[in-house]
Amino acid sequence: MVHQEFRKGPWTEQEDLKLVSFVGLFGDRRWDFIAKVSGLTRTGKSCRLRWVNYLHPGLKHGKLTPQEERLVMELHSKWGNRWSRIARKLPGRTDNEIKNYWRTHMRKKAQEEKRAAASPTSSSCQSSLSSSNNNNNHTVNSVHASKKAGEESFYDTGGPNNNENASNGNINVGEDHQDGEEGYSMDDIWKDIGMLEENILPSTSWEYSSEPLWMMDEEEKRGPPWFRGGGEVKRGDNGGGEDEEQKIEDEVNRETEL
DNA sequence: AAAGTCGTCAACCGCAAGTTT
DNA sequence: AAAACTTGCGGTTGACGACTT
Repeated sequence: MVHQEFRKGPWTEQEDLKLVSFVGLFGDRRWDFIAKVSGLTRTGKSCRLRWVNYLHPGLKHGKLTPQEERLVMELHSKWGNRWSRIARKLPGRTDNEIKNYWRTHMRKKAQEEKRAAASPTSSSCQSSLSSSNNNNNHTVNSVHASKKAGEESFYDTGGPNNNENASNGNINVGEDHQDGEEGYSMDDIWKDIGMLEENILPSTSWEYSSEPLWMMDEEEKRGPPWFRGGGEVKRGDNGGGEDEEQKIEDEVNRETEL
């Protein structure tokens, strides 16, 4: 009955940390539950997305390599906009990433074609394959590539660490960001998590699938995913009654305070 | 130096599918 | 068999930095 207000917009480092540690605890399923017990005022959906697209270990960040680009072309011509399917064939890449890439790519291509049509002197027989070459040039040379793929920008979700160059401070959606906290790299985060896990992870070995997401093809065949990782939590039954949930929550609260 | 435009990426939304009860 | 719930997918949007004029 209590209508909870959910936060939207860019994630802060603190939220990321929290999410990562709770996924470490409970696995990368049951997102509503995780959202709830973690105290994140985010929807489960939002948590899942953040995890899948950004926090999952093994994700590659940065520009697609020429090989990957070619593969995307190929697979897209085969499967169309089945982004998640395509993504599974590209280790470390997410559907969102590929989707974004494709969109950019297509827009660029459309513009080029428009231009080509406008100026008939240029040959218009650019196949999609040859345009992939174009595109390689574009992406490889892209100034953005060096910047975005750079380690320091790896974490630039608009969080506090970017406040400096964000001339207008309105990115700062989070009221709870650490003031004066310097940019937190993912390395730092994972280090922290590692320490956290060493201390608080119960032996229940909840595994967030440290296997990359693109392994899901195989996982899918293995039956209901929430049986993976040794936990015997069933969907819809959050691992026990509310008592247990409360217990877990309490415990977690205690641990994360450390 | 300032303003405008472009490119990229993260995140949200709505819907569909799968699973459990 | 059906309702309820969770997860996953694809489309879309908004914000921000880089580049251009």
